[in-house]
Amino acid sequence: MLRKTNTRAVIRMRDRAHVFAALGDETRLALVVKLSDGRPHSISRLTRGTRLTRQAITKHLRVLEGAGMVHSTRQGRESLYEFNPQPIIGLKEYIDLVSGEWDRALVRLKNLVER
Amino acid sequence: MLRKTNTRAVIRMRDRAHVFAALGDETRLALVVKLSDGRPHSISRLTRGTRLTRQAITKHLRVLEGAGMVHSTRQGRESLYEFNPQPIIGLKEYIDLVSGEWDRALVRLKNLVER
DNA sequence: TTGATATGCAACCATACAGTTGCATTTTAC
DNA sequence: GTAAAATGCAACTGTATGGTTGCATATCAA
Repeated sequence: MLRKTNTRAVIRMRDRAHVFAALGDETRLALVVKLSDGRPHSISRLTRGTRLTRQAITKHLRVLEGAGMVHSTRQGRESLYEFNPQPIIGLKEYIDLVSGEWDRALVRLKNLVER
Repeated sequence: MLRKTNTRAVIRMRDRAHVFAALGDETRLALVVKLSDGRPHSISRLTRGTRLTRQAITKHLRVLEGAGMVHSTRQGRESLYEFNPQPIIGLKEYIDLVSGEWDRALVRLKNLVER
């Protein structure tokens, strides 16, 4: 029973690390912002405005997909990627755990510093 | 002026990617949890209970330090690492931006699914 | 002062990652 | 039916990353 809980916690940790890692890249951060309008975007559309190759963007999208943050469906000749915020929202749990009591202290500090 | 704002946003993006990337590793996630008690820990202390080398842990700590999440000071023969939650808290901003309106929808969904 | 403890530095290795290029395949629209 | 558009697959490159080992150095305590 202790073992079970432990295992589950480890698994959750691994998933979290996976999601954090997927967000650990500027290009992907930008992609997520674009996708966060909730509408499906094709690869070429997501490539436009970037100075990267379509292939590079494709790879990034697959990383995001591997972390469960987007989901793709083929529609005719194009691949549509759609945003799934659940994994990101799941990170809040960790952040809260870790920032914990510091939160309030920091707010006070912020108020103090920012005039 | 548009340029200035833009540049600042990009810089912030880079920093965020940096912090996210630093959290994109199970070992470092665990280290941050340990350090989040707010007290300084030596390297060997942080290595205890791990199956990694002290050197590996040292490297991870330096990654965290590079992202501004910890800060080290030499105290006698040991290096003490202390937690700084600010960068992590800064991530909330991005998460909120990106999860945005989904939040409420998700809460409803959660209530629906979880009995 | 001498051994144990705590750390730092450097070299090395294997693998993962970001990105590109080239070519093939499928759709669409005219 | 043919050209343009959208994608997929594979191979290749350079660099970063996670980890180890070996050795040197500093500090503490008896």
